[in-house]
Amino acid sequence: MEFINVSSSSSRTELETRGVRVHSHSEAERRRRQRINAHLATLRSLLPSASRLDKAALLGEVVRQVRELRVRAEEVAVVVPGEADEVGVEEDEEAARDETKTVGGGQQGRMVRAWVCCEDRPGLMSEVSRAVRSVRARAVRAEMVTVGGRTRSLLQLEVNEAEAAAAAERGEGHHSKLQAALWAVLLTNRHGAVDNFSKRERVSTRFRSRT
Amino acid sequence: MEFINVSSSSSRTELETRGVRVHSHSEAERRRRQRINAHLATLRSLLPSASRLDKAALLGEVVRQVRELRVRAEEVAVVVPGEADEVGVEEDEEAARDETKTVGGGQQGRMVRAWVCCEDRPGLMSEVSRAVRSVRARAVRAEMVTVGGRTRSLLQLEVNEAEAAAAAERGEGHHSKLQAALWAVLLTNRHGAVDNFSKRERVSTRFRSRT
DNA sequence: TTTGACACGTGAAAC
DNA sequence: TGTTTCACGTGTCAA
Repeated sequence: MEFINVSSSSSRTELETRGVRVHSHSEAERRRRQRINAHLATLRSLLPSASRLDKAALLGEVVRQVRELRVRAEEVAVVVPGEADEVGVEEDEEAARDETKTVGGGQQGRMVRAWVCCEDRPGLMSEVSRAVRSVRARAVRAEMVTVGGRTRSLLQLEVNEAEAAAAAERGEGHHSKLQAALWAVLLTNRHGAVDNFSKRERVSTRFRSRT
Repeated sequence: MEFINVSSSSSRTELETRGVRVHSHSEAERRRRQRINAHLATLRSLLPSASRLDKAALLGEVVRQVRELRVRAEEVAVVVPGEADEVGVEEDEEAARDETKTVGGGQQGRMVRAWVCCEDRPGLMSEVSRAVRSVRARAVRAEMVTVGGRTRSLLQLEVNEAEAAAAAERGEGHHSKLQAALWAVLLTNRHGAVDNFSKRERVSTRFRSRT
């Protein structure tokens, strides 16, 4: 099937110039299309499940996968120790409510959630434990994750109400003392026993890649 | 710019019929386009970084994200305890090689990698430890991950060479005895202290969603 | 035959 | 301005 260009409204007088321009235009569009399709092909190869699928269906599958991977990675980021050293302290309203509800009064003190993320080392937990005791807090629950030499510890603490009030009167925040104590743990012996742990790190990497 | 169809090879005689066909065709194509573009828009909204981007560039970004999330999820799947109970034992050639290389002989026994994935419970590790000792093995290294009440333990063990040989003579595999002992740990007290742990699981979920 | 998917060239609009 | 991106209608091939 052929077409004849009948349009006479062209403001361009020289036919050759126009011919070149049109050619360039169509070619540019062609390049654009092939860029898009290249990425589409990459996605096809990336999703083994969605090979030999409609272009639209492929994109739908991509959407599905991105959503799924996104939530999974999000859950993980929360739970797995990261590369950066980190200390956090915040009140745990929900746990405090549960506690007061089950027992009846506010006598047990405020509930606090604290976490530490750093390089693992022998004795780390006892140091953290000492830091907790140093602010007259008691660990109600603890959760630890250690991966490849990095540790994240999550502590649910009950702090002495009187102690917290006294700290508040002295102008200190409820949590700043605990936070400082935990930072002190992190900054202590940061380069201690490095040899042991560099070796452990290697082994751990092996584990990860082969299991 | 307009076109006149000069081709006379059309087998269609009735112009009206052809007209509706053409119209239906273009409309179908339009629907197809809008299906694709809808998914593209979804991807745009899904990737906050790639808003207001070229269509091709958007797809490029999608490819990048999928690759990144894919490897992250893969790493995670290896390391985070899954929902299914699991026991594994296999020889660790690399560790064995390192060990023999650093010390010089094969006198330390074979290196074995064992792992257990199950519901966490008090005393679990000592039971695992007892299982390890029951096959005359010694834990050289251990890595634990506990998330939301599920635990995965990874043990690098040194098994007594003589013991392994004796087991082999009795027709037992090197690892089957250890594997059985670990399964026994998993199957013991499976429903013990459930109340404590259902509560713990709830708290853990809270942690995960709010930290 | 019809229906759907794809690539193409083009006009228009966005800088 | 011209370069680039997008939507559109169309031809074509395949089921």
